[in-house]
Amino acid sequence: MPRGNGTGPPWWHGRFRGGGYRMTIPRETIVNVLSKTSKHLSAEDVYMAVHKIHSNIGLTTVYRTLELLVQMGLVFKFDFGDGRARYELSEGPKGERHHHHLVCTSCGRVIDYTDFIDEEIELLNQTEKGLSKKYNFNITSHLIQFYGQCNGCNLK
Amino acid sequence: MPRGNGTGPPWWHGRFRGGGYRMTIPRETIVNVLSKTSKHLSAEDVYMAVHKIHSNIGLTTVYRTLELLVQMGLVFKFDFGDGRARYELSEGPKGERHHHHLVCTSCGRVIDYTDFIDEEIELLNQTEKGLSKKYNFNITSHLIQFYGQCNGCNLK
DNA sequence: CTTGATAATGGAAACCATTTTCAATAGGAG
DNA sequence: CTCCTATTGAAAATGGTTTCCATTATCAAG
Ligand SMILES: [Mn+2]
Ligand SMILES: [Mn+2]
Ligand SMILES: [Zn+2]
Ligand SMILES: [Zn+2]
Repeated sequence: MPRGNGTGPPWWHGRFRGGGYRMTIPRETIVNVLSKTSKHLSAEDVYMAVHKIHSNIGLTTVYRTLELLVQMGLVFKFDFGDGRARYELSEGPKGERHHHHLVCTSCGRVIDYTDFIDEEIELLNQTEKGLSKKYNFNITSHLIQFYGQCNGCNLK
Repeated sequence: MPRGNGTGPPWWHGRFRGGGYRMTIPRETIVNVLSKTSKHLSAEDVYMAVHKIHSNIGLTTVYRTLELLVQMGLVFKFDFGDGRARYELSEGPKGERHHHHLVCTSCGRVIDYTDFIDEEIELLNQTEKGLSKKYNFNITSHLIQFYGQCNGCNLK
């Protein structure tokens, strides 16, 4: 029978099952950790958070699961230049959450932004179309990051 | 006396001396290697090319020099997702050669493009201005890469 | 609810690009 | 030409990520 409260299985279960993957405690826990933060976590970060919940989950599994999630398109993997990969849930139940980044080269802070994406999308589409034709290149995604000094690092 | 032929000291000598750095064989050789290619070389690539000319130059020095060149602004350092940094001369005697990249996720090919940069610059400036104000963020540079399948990987 | 095939896991070891160490070398000002 | 010290190169260390492989757990089938 369906549960009395409104708590059905998390929306991402279907994504795993649909892909032919098993639903496991580590996977469940890792996605949960990612879905509860807006930060850009490293594999180690995820491991530590996950470890508080199930101390037996290994770092290897965290790496494997994150890679799987990236493959599935559920997670974005970024390199902000600090020598370790950063991971972030790519979508919620509602859909994609594509965005770009401001990276502070002083303190390493990373700011998500979607504000100016409308104007950007304009040029992006134009550019992608032009480049596709010019180089006969099938564009599937893009990476846009701005570097500089953040609020806190500016004034001082 | 100045040399009889038109071969003065390479234009980048001044950049080193001006920065208070010594002009050495390894540095000379490394910049030469970079200036003779339009490819995106890894440290290992540079090392191998340099090794053919002066077999005594070490990989460590290649890393150190590339880092110095990046610091000096003479070289761009990129991450195309293959686990190693890629380097490329940022300017010639004439000036900057800033550009963006198309990265083939199938074969790893990287295409430079400057063609559509005019339209891009428009939005880029707009976006940078908007973001700067909105987040009080001092933008100094940006990274733009498009991913997809190249010419060769497309048709097949 | 069992069972069984096999997908998934976790600890340890391996990988591998990059960095650090440190004694030897060489650039270039004086 | 000399001397100070920036620079170099070999070897070892680092540190994030992968690989190995024996053990465990998922879940379709009965
Ligand atoms: Mn983000
Ligand atoms: Mn390039
Ligand atoms: Zn900052
Ligand atoms: Zn290709």
